[in-house]
Amino acid sequence: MEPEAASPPADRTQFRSLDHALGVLCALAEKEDLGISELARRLHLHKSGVHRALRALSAWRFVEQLPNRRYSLGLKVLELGNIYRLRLDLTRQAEPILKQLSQRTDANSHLARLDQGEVLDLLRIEYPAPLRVMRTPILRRPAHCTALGKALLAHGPAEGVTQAIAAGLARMTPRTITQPDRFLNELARVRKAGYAVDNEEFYSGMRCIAAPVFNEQSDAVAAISISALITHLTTDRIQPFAQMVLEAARELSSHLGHPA
Amino acid sequence: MEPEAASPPADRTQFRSLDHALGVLCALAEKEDLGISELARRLHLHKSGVHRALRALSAWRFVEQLPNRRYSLGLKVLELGNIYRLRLDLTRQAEPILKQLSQRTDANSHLARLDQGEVLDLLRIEYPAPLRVMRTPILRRPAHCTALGKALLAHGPAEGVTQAIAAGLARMTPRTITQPDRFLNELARVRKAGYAVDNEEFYSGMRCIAAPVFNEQSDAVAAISISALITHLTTDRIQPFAQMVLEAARELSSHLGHPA
DNA sequence: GTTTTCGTTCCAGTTGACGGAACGAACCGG
DNA sequence: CCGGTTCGTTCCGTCAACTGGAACGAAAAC
Repeated sequence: MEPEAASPPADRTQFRSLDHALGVLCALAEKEDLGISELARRLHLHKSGVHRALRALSAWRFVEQLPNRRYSLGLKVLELGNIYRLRLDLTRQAEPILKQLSQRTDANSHLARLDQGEVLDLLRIEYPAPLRVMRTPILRRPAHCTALGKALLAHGPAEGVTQAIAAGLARMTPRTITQPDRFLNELARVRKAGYAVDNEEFYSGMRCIAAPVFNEQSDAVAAISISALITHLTTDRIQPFAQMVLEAARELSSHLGHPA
Repeated sequence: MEPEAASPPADRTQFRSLDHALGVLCALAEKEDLGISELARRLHLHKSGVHRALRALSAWRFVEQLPNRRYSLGLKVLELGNIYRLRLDLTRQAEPILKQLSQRTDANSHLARLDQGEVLDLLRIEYPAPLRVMRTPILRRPAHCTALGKALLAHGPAEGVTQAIAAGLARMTPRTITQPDRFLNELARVRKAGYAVDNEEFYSGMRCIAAPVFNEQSDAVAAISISALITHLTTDRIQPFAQMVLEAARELSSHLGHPA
């Protein structure tokens, strides 16, 4: 009962060795502190090939070898990630806005966008305490059962919605919306209200509120959300908090040049 | 007069194709919005090889192709960087401390560590305004002429110092310390004071103050600094601000388990 | 309009990656 | 304390696949 395989995005790039190496790198992103044998098992590769890839990757510091002789992501990925983040206006402008939003609502806040049909966190503010639930934080989630995903799908191109439905609205909790027609109704409601709510649809006990962020061309390039336990983000707080999320999203949109 | 070449960390990893691809990725980190021909020129490779590497890299979303047909870093590097940062206690604990330090001193603050003889920013707080001087921010700097580097070298293993001197104390400004004996004296003074000052030794008009951060085993694993224009970080403010930097560094050290 | 430079594709030669097997070291359970 | 297993690492022959030309249309520069 092994965790099995990493992520073949679209096999056969006709560049085997590079595909293998990038697969190794992504596998180390999914789980840290992995040995060569386990990596080879997950990726269906051979130990020697994985070893050679890791040797090159560690020479460039994309991975580092722990004293356990096991491997983990290296400093280079942090360096490149920081460069990407600082180059992107979106994340730079978003940081103080998210910070304030977290302070006002006493909740975690996120900036995310769609990537390959999933919601990918670009920035996350942990508040009040950086409570560490798990060792490897979840930065990528399904779109159909998260406030962020619903906000983005509702205000994005229709093909994103059809893809999400085609991919199957996987049930995550008893409250996950899994019927296509109910999902379309939900998106219509999100579009009307301007914000989306996730009522324990992804993780039981957790509630989220999200609103889309628009760029100059009025594309929904990202979304802002807050997330908290239902004991804190109670039903009577949904309305006022949603207004704060909307306000934050509007402020960021205007920074990006969104007209009015 | 081309910018010329990227960064061969230690050629001949005996994995040519992977080395080329990683070189391409790092070149895109140094400068964004590069075309295939320019990449090939910088890395002394052939267009077709660079093209193939970019095809695989973009399939995995490590790079993305701009509408200009040029290439840039992709979302995947941000995702991996965020994973690395959230896994590392150091950066998680440091963020609120840096934030407070920036607020108290009205200056930018940094968390950095040594990587391959250079200072590499792990975290940076831009304060008060995220003033954008240049498009691609400098996250990697020489150790010998920065407060962070001197703090880390002074409290780290002696071999780091000899390496720095052997690499040549390159002159960056008129105030850069370039003589080995004077540099050793400076490090001794840093060790004695507990903090390091960079008086326009890296960038004219800029002053920095840094103090080391120790882990459980009392290794100087990182350093905290503030940086500002000399018009703001005036000579009479060095003493009080240094105390605040020291306090921040001590707080982070204790969070890491450093005894007393 | 002309010329250069770009990104992309194709192809043959040969380099260098693949995938076994083998080695010593670390780790396990007894 | 000591077999037995599993680990990370190295070596090597084979042949898949990467390299590095040349060639193409398209875009940009002159």
